[in-house]
Amino acid sequence: MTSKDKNSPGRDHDRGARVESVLEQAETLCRERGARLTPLRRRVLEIIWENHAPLGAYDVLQRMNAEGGRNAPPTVYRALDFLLKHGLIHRIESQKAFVGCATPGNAHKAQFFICRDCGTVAETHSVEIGEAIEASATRAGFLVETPVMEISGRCKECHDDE
Amino acid sequence: MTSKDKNSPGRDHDRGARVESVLEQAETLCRERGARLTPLRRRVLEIIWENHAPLGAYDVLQRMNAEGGRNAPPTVYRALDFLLKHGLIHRIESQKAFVGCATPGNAHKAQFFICRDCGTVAETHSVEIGEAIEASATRAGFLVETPVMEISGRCKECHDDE
DNA sequence: ATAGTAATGTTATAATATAACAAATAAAGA
DNA sequence: TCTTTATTTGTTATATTATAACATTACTAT
Repeated sequence: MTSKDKNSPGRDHDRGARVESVLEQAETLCRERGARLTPLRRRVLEIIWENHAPLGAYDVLQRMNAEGGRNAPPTVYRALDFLLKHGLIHRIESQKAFVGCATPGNAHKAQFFICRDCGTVAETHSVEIGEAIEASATRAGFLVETPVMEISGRCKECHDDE
Repeated sequence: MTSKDKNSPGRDHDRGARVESVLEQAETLCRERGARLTPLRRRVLEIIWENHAPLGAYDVLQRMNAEGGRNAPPTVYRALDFLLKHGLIHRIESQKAFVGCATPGNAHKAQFFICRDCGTVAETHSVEIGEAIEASATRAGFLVETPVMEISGRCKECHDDE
């Protein structure tokens, strides 16, 4: 390792502020849609965004109950379902974990670049990838609905760190 | 529905023969590598190929024990691990299930087109998709290792069936 | 033959996820 | 406002997926 620890605040100094802005955006989005971002759901979204890497449902649960709560799994899963339905979070299938959506409100087909070292996920919306998938699909007469694109590897920082 | 039921033999009349050929290929491949395709592992591979759609680990277990076996989960998971390691099967992350590899022996980055209706999985190896991902990754300084590409939607047959 | 390695058997349990129903709370109409 | 209805949350139990740990068996190579 060179100068900074992986996962250190140095790599994401303004998380607090960013989380606040994300939550406000979520509030607005839900208000517009007549969806209720209740304190519970809001807290789950906050917990997910507070972490630099995807969080499992039971990790979320632990964090909720760390503050003295007595929540059970269904409570968390229901909140996660709500957030998924409204595109505020994504589920990373290959990790059984959840991550905040970088561009909520846009129905989009995203790719996730997941660093196997520091765990950080970068969300992209490459037209090129989308088109390549569509081309492949069309050739086979396949109708694309829900692409899961999760590219595991090493991010710039962790790769450079060698 | 028009003429044939989904999942009917009509759509895959020669599965028996195909499975046989796949198993022979697997035998050869393992022999070349000095890996042991034991009866148990061979049987798991066979069970997976016998099904038209991906099978969960416990589905495999059930089929093994249907014949009077008394196998426990670790037995199946170990066989699955072996088959994964040698590229004879793939794990479909979005379904927690396993499917036979269409081109065993080739270290390859594959895409899976999964029909949400009949469950059938088509494996492709699109250079175009691969390059699009590499391009995206390179732009971000990301080093691709293990892409998970699972495109859910509807296959030609099921889409036509409407 | 036998020592070493690999594979399988066995029991228990961890980790992830959902079903089902009860209670509380918010929203919408009288 | 009151009250009815729908939504959300609480709670208990359980389903589903996956692995740890250690014993036993069966191969492999001397």
